[in-house]
Amino acid sequence: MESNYNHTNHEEKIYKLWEKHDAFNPDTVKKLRTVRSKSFSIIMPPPNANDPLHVGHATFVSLEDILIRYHRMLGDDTVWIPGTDHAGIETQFVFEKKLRKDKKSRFDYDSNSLYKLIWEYVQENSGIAVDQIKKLGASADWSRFKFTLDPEIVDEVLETFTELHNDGLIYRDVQLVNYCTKCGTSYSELEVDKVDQNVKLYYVKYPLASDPKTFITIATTRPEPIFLDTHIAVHPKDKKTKKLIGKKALNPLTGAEMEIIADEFVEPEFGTGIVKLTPAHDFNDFIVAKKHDLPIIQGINRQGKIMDIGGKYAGFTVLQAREQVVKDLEEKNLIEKIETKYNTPVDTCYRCGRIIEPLPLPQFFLSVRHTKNNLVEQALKVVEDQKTVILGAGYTTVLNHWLNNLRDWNISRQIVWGITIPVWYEIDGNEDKITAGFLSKKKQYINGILSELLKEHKLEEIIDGLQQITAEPDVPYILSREKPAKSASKTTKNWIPETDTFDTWFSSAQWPFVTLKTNKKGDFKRFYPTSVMETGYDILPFWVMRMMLLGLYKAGETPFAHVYLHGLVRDEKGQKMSKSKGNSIDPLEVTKEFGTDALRMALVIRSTAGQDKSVGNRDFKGMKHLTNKLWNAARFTLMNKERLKTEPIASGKITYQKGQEKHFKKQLRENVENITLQLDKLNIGYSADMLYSQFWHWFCDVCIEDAKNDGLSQENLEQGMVTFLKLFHPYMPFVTEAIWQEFYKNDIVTEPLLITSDWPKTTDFA
RNA sequence: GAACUCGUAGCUCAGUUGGUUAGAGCGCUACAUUGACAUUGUAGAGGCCAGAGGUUCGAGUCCUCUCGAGUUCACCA
Repeated sequence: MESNYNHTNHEEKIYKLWEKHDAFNPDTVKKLRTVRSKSFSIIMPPPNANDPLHVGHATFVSLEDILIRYHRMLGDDTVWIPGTDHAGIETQFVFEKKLRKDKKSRFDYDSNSLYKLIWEYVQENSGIAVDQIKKLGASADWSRFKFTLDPEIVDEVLETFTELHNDGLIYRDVQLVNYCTKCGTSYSELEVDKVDQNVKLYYVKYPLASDPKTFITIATTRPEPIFLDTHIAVHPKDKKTKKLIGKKALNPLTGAEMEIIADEFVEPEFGTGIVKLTPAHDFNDFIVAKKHDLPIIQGINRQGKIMDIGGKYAGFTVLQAREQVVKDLEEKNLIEKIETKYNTPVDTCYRCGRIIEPLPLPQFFLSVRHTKNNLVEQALKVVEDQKTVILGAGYTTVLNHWLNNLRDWNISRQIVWGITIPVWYEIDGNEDKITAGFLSKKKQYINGILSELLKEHKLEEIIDGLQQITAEPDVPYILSREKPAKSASKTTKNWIPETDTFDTWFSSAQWPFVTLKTNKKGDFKRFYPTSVMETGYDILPFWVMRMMLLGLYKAGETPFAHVYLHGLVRDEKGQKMSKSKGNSIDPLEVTKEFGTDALRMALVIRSTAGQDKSVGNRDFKGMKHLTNKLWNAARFTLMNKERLKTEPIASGKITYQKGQEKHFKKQLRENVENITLQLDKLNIGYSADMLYSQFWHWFCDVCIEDAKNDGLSQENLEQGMVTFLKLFHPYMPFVTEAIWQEFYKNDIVTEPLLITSDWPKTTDFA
């Protein structure tokens, strides 16, 4: 053995050795060692297919690989299923950026062509993530690899959609949705960031209809859609405004009469205690409008511009319109005052930072509290009954909070990169209720109501060049992936397909069961529910919670017994890593310089679930020293063996005693017990810490020193070293396996591979 | 406004159901060393475990409050 461990000489070779033996595949492992029927399974959180890895990926790979390797060695039927995610909005966003560089936009393509382009783009990069995960030592079963857009996965996802729809849990309705006019899609509540901003609060005077010289004043941050407003609200019990209820005021822009109604949502203390209602563009107003059956009139379109209904303001952007409206009101002397330092959280797009425009859109929603199948209730129960245990400081409470406040999930996205919602709308008789945008044969973008479009264009031409359609909620549709057969309906012969795709999370939420169902026969029964879901705490509501909802729906059982939430990786000073700060760590650079084992151990040692962890070069360096320490302890074991051949124990110098052996074995056993216990409890960081100090400060500093003076027998030395190799293997797989191969050559061990060897048992130290 | 988390050595963090002199890595000081390893060893300095109460035979660990830091959710026209 070389006197120092050089990771570059070993890592690739060792990974190939494991792959040669197919040691990651549970079906092969059964042939390599004894395996019990008890299973252990982890579904890998699929990284974006086209993204290079960051240090967060290295964290999850390390933690999950530790558990997987440990359980494989225990003899559990162990599988780790890898995959990648198409990451709808993220990927399309990146791709559109690329298009812009070429001076193009998504509107230059019909949906199908754009989808194909993105597909090719993702294919180009799809190998990167996988290669990098392998470099990190992941012992995942690559023969079971899945991509979220694999045909068999898509089949399953669509099947779930159909079932949900048939059970009434999916419905189509016009709701106010969070719409980003720049990204051109709606979002769920989770994709919206609240950002504190200083905005202006305008106090607008409304004349009373009965006495136009008397005014009531209403405070608003959004004067621009006033022309749409038909109603005003006050709190029913507010003494100041009670007398207004039932009276009428005049719209300061249009002069139309507006009824004043009462609703408890009004906060008497805020502003003047009087609110104008703009149901089509404000979430609260929308709810109130539904309750009181008020008209919901849209005045802002998906481009963020005022629609024709806005008369003189038509075509203005929201901000332009605001300016103009305020100017007009000022001219009429209807602005009482403008408060300029009003600080309020504004909804912004998590992706581009634009202000979110609430728009009424017909969308598909998943009912999370359906009377016949209340998914939220089931999820809460699973947590309460500890069928799913959340590890990570306080996150059980957080999850419960999310569940208790969850709204129906908007699963429609107006983007191309994803799974198209399998719906076709009936055309005949509904031509006026469907709008479509498409690229004509002459590659011109044409947009309008279908009845008009069909006068100039054939339906085939429209469908061929289709970019987006919107059908009113009462347009009948059927679920179908392909164009429905003519016999599918009595009322129509012509169909037009939905262009919206599913929220990426809708397919990710099904990941545990779709990966198992579409893999080898019996996998679902064998590995579901999975043992541990390991992921970052930041995607608890996005992913973990939703996997529980759909897992419970589809499989009737929680998808995972434990959720291990890891924290963020921070830099040496404990600061968040970011590209702009330039303090982010490229895991592959670390791997090159210090070795994969060092990276893994540094990320894991003394980490705690749910708690952020700060790492830097000082940690990588320290852990690189550990790999060398292991290597050299092993080297000593071999050299000592040689020494004893020429320098027999019978030299008379022996201080070795029976009592010492007993003590040694007892300590070794205790180490095994402690580390095993901590691993079983998923205290991974603590177990790593214990292992480190026991190995370095007990085994190396005490036992090896004893062995030098013949105070410890070679037999015990070897047993100790072999035991520590096994204990270390999940954490630092490369150096331990490399040493194991040396030991195998030198007849210290008999099993050819460490990865499939037996975890130490208490009975080994009798 | 609410919830959650954290406050332990110079820095970054562990501390398993409360149990003897509180630990690690990095840093620091002194010394050692040609035979596993300088990617080392030995010894050492450095902590009223944020503060105040309480429970207990016993509290870094459990409870209450205060102060400080962070994260998230909700804040409404």
